[in-house]
Amino acid sequence: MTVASKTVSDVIHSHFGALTRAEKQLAESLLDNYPVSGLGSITTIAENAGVSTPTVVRMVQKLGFKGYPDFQAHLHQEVEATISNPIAKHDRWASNAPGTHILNRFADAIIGNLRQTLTGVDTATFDSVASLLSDRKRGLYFVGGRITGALAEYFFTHMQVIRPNTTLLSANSSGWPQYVLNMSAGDVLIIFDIRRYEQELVSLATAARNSGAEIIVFTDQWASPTAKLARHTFRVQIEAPSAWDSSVVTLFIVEALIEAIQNSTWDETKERMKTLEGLFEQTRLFRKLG
Amino acid sequence: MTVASKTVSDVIHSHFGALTRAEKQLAESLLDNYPVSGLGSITTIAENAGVSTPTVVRMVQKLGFKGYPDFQAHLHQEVEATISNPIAKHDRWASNAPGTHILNRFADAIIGNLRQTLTGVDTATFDSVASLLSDRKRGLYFVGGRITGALAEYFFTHMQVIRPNTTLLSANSSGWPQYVLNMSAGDVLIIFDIRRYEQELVSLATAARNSGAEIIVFTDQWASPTAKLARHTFRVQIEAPSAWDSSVVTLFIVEALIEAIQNSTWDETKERMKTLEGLFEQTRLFRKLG
DNA sequence: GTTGTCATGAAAAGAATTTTTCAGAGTGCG
DNA sequence: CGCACTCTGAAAAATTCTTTTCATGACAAC
Repeated sequence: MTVASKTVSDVIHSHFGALTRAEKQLAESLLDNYPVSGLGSITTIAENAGVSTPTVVRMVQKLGFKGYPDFQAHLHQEVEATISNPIAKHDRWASNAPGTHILNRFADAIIGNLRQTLTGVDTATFDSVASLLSDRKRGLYFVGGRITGALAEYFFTHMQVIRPNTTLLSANSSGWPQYVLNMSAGDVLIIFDIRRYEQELVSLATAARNSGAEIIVFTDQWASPTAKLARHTFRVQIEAPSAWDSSVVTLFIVEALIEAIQNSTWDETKERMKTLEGLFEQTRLFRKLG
Repeated sequence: MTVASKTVSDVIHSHFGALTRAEKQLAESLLDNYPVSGLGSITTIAENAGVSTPTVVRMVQKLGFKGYPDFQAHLHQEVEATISNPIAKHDRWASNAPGTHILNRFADAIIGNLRQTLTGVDTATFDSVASLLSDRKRGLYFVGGRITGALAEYFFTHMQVIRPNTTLLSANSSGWPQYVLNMSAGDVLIIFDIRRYEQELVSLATAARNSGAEIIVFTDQWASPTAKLARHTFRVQIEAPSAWDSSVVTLFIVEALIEAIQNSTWDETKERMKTLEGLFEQTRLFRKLG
């Protein structure tokens, strides 16, 4: 079939001479702003071209398509080909590693996760969260699940250096009520929860909200139930060629946030880091003396 | 109207938490290969997502559109905008955010780190480490510094599920000698140490080696002093557009190792995971009864 | 002037799509 | 365990789209 390899645009051009007045008018309209102009219904494009719908049907059949739906299907394929990323395949990573080695398969997956996650993250959300966590009047509370606890700890460790008034909730949920007791309105609870979601976190989030705390959730593409209670949610792609989920992209977001927060309050942070350096030095001396 | 300025993708993301299971499934399907996946009829996209057409209608209305045709009209506009603007399609992940936004600068840096690290990592080294850590006769000890402690914990948490005989060293170095006391020849000490290197880790590594332990080090491109004592070393690129170093690529290597190890002993691991599931279930029951 | 051919669109018929209704399945909660 | 609730898709109803039919008008040939 002639249509198979050629683009719709090509087909129109090659048949242009054989078209009647109204059909030429329609063809012009289609080629103008091609291929988007052909996305609508037959009624729409007929109106846009100032012709009747039977003219459209007659023309697409004359061009070799089975009918208007067939014509449109071809157009959709072309749009897809135009849009879908030309950078589809990146060059191989480790030159000395076979393409099937776990390192390379993992790298493929992670890059894909990163790309998909970033298209999904709203920069406005990111900026809001950054400024929320920069506000030193708000207390910060970090909590994670069995696996994600390490991420919560990582985030906490950095924030503890950058600003005061930060708390890491213990892994054991039995101690959580006491933390909630101390939360004031405006405090922020940062929750890490990826599948399989932990039921206790929902209770914690509910209680925290009742205390007037804002909630920020890092979760996966399927969204933890705690996300429904959250002010802001980061949905991260976590799938890897592994029996385990990947936390790499989540850590990426965390690190970017750390930088954004630190940057917005650099003057104060600088002082704190200096002081901290001094404290480390003293500790070392204590040990030597002791 | 809220929909006016935001993209359909944004709208989906911002409503994602409020979506039900089938709707999330549909949203995923739409966002996958967005926006082309939404060009067809309601029947088509419902089939592709594996949901019913009423679900599609309900979701688009929930998103704030008047109906499916309205939803699709917005999508068409976006396709048009994407196609007629060649810069927009250049890099999809950047299209959502200005090129200078911290998220994009971070992404660039991380991809660069990943590429550089992978060209530097020998797959033979990787495989040796994986088989070393798969050996259940060897005890495993994990330790990290102030910042990298979270990475050590992350690695440990996974390995603890996969195999017995794993230990996480406390953050406090004063307890370390007792761990060394328990090490036997052939045990493996996994050290995370990136700048600024912690002096105590060298003492620990030396003592461990004297006990006949093998040492594996995760460090940065400048190499921690403990690397000299190590059997295998992973030198990871850690530079980010930040005042802090990035642990993303280190975590990447850790996760790839976890998968490699788990894979090599899958039969045994499977049993352990089943048992673990059962234990979790019991814990839940205990709580309910208690 | 008549006749035949062709192009065109109005309108009807036919075929789909979209929306609504409704009942069953599942879930949470007391 | 039972109740209330929400979610979900099958099926019907409503709507819109696509195709066909057909009448009209333009134009060329005789």
